Amino acid sequence: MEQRLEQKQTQRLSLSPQMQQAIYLLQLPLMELRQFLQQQLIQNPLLEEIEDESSSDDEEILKELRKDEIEPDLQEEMERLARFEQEWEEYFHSTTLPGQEQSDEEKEEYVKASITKPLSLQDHLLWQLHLMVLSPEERKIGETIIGNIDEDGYLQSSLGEIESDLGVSHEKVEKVLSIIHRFAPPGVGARSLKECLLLQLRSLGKKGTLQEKIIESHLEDLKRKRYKKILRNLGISTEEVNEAVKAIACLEPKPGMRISREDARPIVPDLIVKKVDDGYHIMINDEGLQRLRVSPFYRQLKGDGNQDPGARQYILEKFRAAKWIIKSIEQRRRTLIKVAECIVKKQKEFFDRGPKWLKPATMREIATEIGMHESTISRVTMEKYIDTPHGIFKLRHFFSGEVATDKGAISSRGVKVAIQKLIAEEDKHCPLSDEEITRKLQERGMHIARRTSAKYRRSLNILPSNLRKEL
DNA sequence: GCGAAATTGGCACGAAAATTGCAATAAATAG
DNA sequence: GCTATTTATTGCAATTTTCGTGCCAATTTCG
Repeated sequence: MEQRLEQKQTQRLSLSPQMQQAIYLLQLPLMELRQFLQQQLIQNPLLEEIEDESSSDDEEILKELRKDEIEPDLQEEMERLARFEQEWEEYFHSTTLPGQEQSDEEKEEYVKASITKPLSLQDHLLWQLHLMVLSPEERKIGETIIGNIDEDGYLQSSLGEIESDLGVSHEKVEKVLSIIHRFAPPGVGARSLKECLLLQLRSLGKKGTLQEKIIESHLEDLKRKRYKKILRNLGISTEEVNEAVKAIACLEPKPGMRISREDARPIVPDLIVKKVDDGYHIMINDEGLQRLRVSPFYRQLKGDGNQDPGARQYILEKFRAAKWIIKSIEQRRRTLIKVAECIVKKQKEFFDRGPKWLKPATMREIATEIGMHESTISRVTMEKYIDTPHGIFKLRHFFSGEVATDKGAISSRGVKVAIQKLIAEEDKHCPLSDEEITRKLQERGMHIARRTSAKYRRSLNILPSNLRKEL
C-alpha cells in the first residue's frame, strides 16, 4: 500500500460576525423579528422607538443613518442623563467586558423564555385531574399516566411499567386510568385506536350501537373499506353500514390534536400583495414592528470629548450596534421586497388567474435574476408568508420543480392540481388507479412516471383507488 | 377458494436543489 | 498626505434534503 502526503490549497470566503448577524436577521419571520427588536430595545439604551407616526417614514429612518443632530428638550435631557448614569453604573459593574456580548445560547434562551408557552394537552389534563377528589397516591398515579400521554392523546407506556415505577397495584392504576378516560377531550388516554374510538362513542352516549359493534370487531375491515365483509358478518343492510361509517368518520382519531389545534398561532404574513391597475403592489407588513432610531441625546454624548474614557467606549459601542440594527432592518426590508417583486413578476399568471397557473421556479433562477446568491434567497424565503388575492401562502410555495409537457414546462404543483381535478371528477364506484391517472395526464401532455403520480397523489393526502371506492 | 392480473408502495439510486457553517478584505472615510 | 478605523459586500462550498424514477415484493381485485 502506498502512502502519500498531499498539500491542497483552498480558497474560502468567510463572513464577518456583523454579516452573519445580518443574515440571521434576514431569515427571521415577522413575529420573531419583533421579539428580537424588543430585546434589543431593552439591551441598548441608545436605541429608541419612534412613537410618532408622522415621523416614521422610511426617509426619516434613512436620515437617522446619516447623523443629523437634533436638540432634545431640556427636561427630557435631564431625565435621560439620570437614566444613563444608572445604566453606566450597571455596565461598569457588570462582568461582561466591552465586545464580549451575550453568547448565542444566552440570547436564544432569552428569546425562548420571552415566548409565552401555550397550554399543552398535559396541562389541560392535569388541570382536570386536580379538580377531582383523589387520594395523594391516586393523584400521583394520575400525574404519571398523564406524563406518559403523547400529544395525539395516546398513552405511550404500558400499565405494567407505571405499576412497577410507582410500586402500586394493577387495580389502582386501572381505576385512575378509567377516571382519565372520562376527561376531555374524549378518547384521551387510550392505548389503541380501537379504545380511543370506543371511548368517544361512550362519551357520546352511543353504547351498544352498530357503530360500537363495527369498531369492536371490524376496525381492520373498516380501515380497508371491506364493507361487503362487514355487512355479511353482521347481517345488516348497505344503508345501515353507510350510516354507521359516516358517524364513525366524524370521530377524532387523534383527540390530543384538538388541543394543539386550538393553540395554533395565527399566521402573520410578512408581505402583502395588492392588485393595482397596471400590476401588483408589494408591501412589507410591518404592523406591530418597532420603528427604531438612535437616541439624539446619546448621539450628542458620543461627540462630547469631556467624559470618562470608559463611558465614551460604552456609548461608542452601543452606538455602533444600534446603527447596525437599524441598517440591517432596512437591508432586510429591501431584500425581501426585491425577492418578492421577482417572484410576483415570474408568477404573474398565478396572481392573475389562480393557483393552477403556478410556474416552475427554483431559488437559483430567482437568485440569478436579481443578482444575489441562492443561499440568500433560501434565507429570505425561510418561514415567511405572503398575503395574496388568492390567500396566504408560504413564500416557498412559489418554488416548485418542473414537469415537461407538450406545450413547455409546467410546475409540479400544476400537475398536482390536475390530479386533484381528475380524482374529484372520477366515478366513485370505480376510482382511477395510479396507472390510469398517469395515462390521463399523458393524454393531456404531462409526461410523468406512474411512480411519480402515485407520490403526488399521496402528498395530496388522497387515498389509493381501492380505499376511495364507495359501495 | 384459487390463481392470474392489477395495483400499490418501499427501497435504492443519481441528479438537482436547498441548507448551513464559515469567522475576510478591499475600499471608503475619519482623524 | 498618511495612517487607523469603519464600512460594504448578502458568498462559497460542503453537506443535506428533495425529487423523479425503476425495480420488485406485497397486497388486493377479479374472474
